[in-house]
Amino acid sequence: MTTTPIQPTATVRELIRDHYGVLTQSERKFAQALLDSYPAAGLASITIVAANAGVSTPTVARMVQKLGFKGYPQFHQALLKELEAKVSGPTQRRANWASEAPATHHLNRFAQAVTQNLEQTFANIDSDGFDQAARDLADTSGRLYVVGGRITRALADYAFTHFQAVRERVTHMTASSATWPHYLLDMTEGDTLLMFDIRRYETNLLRLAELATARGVRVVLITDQWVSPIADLARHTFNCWVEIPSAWDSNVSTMMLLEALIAAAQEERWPATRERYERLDALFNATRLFQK
Amino acid sequence: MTTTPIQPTATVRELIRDHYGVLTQSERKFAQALLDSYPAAGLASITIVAANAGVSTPTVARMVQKLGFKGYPQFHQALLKELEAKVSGPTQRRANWASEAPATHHLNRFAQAVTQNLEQTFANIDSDGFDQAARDLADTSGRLYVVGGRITRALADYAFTHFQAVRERVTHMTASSATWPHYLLDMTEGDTLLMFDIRRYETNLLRLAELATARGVRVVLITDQWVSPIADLARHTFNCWVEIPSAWDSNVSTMMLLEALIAAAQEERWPATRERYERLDALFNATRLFQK
DNA sequence: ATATTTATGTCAATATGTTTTCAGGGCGGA
DNA sequence: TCCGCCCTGAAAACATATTGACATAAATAT
Repeated sequence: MTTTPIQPTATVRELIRDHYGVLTQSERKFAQALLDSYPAAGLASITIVAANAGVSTPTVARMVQKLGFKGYPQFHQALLKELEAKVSGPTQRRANWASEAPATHHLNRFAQAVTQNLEQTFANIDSDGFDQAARDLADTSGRLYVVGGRITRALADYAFTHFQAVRERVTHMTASSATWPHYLLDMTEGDTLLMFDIRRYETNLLRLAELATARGVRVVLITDQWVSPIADLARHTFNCWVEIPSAWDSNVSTMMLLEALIAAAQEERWPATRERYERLDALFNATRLFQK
Repeated sequence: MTTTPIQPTATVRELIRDHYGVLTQSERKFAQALLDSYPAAGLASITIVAANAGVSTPTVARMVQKLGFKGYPQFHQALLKELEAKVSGPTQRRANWASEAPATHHLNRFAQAVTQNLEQTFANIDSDGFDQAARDLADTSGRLYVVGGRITRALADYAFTHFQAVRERVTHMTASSATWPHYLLDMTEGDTLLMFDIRRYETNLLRLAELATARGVRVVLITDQWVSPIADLARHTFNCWVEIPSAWDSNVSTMMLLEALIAAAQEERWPATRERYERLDALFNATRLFQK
């Protein structure tokens, strides 16, 4: 009997090596097959795994017990855990930011939540869709309208300020929905509407999206992880993870996505934008002279 | 109406995103749970996985069929394949943001810059100063004024919206400096002024800071890594790292810091804030009734 | 307010996966 | 060559996972 006090952290690979001496011929055959394409060869059901290695199921079952597992399911789990750890490795390292604040400080919990949100948000961006959306936002053959909700109004404003520097023909639709019909009146096919809709989703915005798409306007939607109903109408939808330990939702990830889109749109029409920036700068300098 | 010809290479994550519209409420619940700890939350048996997400097994089964899998086992397999591919794929993906975007894609460079900015910003926060600033911002014995510059106006607006929910006596000083004297008129000792000043620093804001501090107002300054001249006058200064690969500065870290401050201020006066939130909510519901 | 549709969970059946039992067979030793 | 041990896989027994049918609950429209 093998009284092998294996550390709980031992990998299956190590377990096999340590127990290789007590394995029988066909058990070794399976062990080799597993090590050959590790850990893929151990991830399916015992039946399949055994067949692939050219041995019988009882052989596998007996072997994993020799390795110290109660049964095949436990062995299977162990392999999965290893695989997972391998993938999630670097992420966890970054979770603890370098700061003198104690780990329990509000700031740390906050930072961790924000990091997660950014990761999730980023992982859910479809890069092709992103590129297309950037192209739509940069397309000056049509107008660009920007609109936000109660909270996201500020983001829409930010978007407006920057897009105005990137391109001409940009309009910020103010939050007061009473004035929206005026804008709608002039919307035509080829125009783009950048919308922000974070929960709690606003009926006004949905109506606006309906009317705009009916007029052939392309909608680019920035929403949260629970997805605004506008998504059904939008040409491009981006989901931002927004949960933080507080009574309201974070817009850090929203901001990141927005800035990424602005940056991409800027790149899209670089020579023109560069010229705009220079002219804008000159104008600011002129204004500054007045103030002095 | 799911005639969605998904490429065979689509990840489960993408499948979820693409089919999110047709998912029901509890299916979404499971989808979120899966995305939350992806792909770990999908690797066990359907029974366990469903229980962890707080839904029934048929819900999960129905969902994976909506995603285009024949049954749960196929879904399970697909997740495994992904995980495997990730491990065996390009060794040590440096960027380690889990995204399908190629490493050279704009998005990846952007994400990396933002991450660095957040780290730097966070590392430079003095947690005691942070706590004090939060207390100042939450102190309702004086008024709270918020002001920003040309670009940061949007952030000031965001701050205003949230602080208004947290406490009473908040004022957003609009960007037009012509109106500032009116506000200055009423500022007294014990008031707090939250200022945003990112390069290029605005002379207007410096003048405002001078006049305000002369009246005994506490200034909380949010600036960039190169530090606005207002810092000399401010009681608390926070530096945000803002450089990204673009012609302008990023405000993602600024946003994070701002939100952290709001969250801390909220905590500072929790019972009162909670009551405010509830009243605000009730008011919104009342408004919503009008719209229907 | 009521009817209809849709979504959800409980339960049962079916299928699949896992373990145990057991008989045949290879191999070394006498 | 024969005996006995242990290895091995077939197949049965068992456990668990998966799916489908149905009833109830929720949402929506009338």
